[in-house]
Amino acid sequence: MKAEDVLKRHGLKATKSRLEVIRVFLDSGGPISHKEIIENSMLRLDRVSVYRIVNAFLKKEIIHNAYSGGRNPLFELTGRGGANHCHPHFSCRMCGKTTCLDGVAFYQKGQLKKGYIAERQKVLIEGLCPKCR
Amino acid sequence: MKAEDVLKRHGLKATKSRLEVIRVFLDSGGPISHKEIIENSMLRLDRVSVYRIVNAFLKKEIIHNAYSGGRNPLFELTGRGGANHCHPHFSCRMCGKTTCLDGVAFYQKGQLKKGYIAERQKVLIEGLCPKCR
DNA sequence: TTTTCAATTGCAACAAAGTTGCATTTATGA
DNA sequence: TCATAAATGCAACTTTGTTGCAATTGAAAA
Ligand SMILES: [Mn+2]
Ligand SMILES: [Mn+2]
Ligand SMILES: [Zn+2]
Ligand SMILES: [Zn+2]
Repeated sequence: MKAEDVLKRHGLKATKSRLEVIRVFLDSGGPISHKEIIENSMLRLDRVSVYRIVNAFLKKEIIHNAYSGGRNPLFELTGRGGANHCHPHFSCRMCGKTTCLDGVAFYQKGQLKKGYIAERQKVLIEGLCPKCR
Repeated sequence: MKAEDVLKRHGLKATKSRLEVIRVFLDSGGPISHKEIIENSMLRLDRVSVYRIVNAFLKKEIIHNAYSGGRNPLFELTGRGGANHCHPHFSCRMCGKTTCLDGVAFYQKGQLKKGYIAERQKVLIEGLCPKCR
């Protein structure tokens, strides 16, 4: 499906900026930060607009927070290549790079105390990537 | 073991500020932020000093980042009540409160690509707490 | 196509979070 | 007690994120 249609289907205007942000996401090999969106964009995007675009996309679940474990949030397209919002990530403690992992780590019901409702889980494996080992 | 000895064993001076930060951690029911350390302290702690104390404790692994999923990092004592740095947490999407979960979630070796070395994992369950459901 | 108008953007100003340099204070061991 | 390295507090700064508002623009109606 075309990016323009994705936006329209969510009631968002298909602006140049938004289409470019989606292009940057599609182009990226993993979760990216606000700053990386700006740096990898061909358009000159205002910082504030990027924050607003990211927030709009989050609300519609076009993207989701990948929970990097680092100081800045990382985002990725939801549903891309089977990427739901519950897949695990790997973060290298040397180079700081975060990548997607295949498969689904499962939540164990037995661990939750009574009264709590689990809706989703975030799993992060920390360690060393092939380059840094 | 006394807090003073813990500090000295790591080669850190047992200052009033550091002992107070440890007291705040022991007093807390779960992972806490920089701001919460300051707010729950009986002493008047400078913001900068708290950042430096937290960083020193992190380096010595006296505390660790609990991977809250929220915008600010949360920290907790390492090894407290069997709390190693690999236990899962629960975060309520309504009230934002983060609590520790019992048990250990397992990392599945099969998911890691060749060349990657896993050292630890962070697991966060998101949902609703008993108060907010 | 042209007009219209709410949605979106960019800018300025602000707020919150985190860092750095340096002078002063303090814990520790001699 | 004294000397000294480590730690603290303060000021200034950077980075990250938010808000108000005027100008622009996409989309739908005329
Ligand atoms: Mn991913
Ligand atoms: Mn915990
Ligand atoms: Zn690496
Ligand atoms: Zn709650």
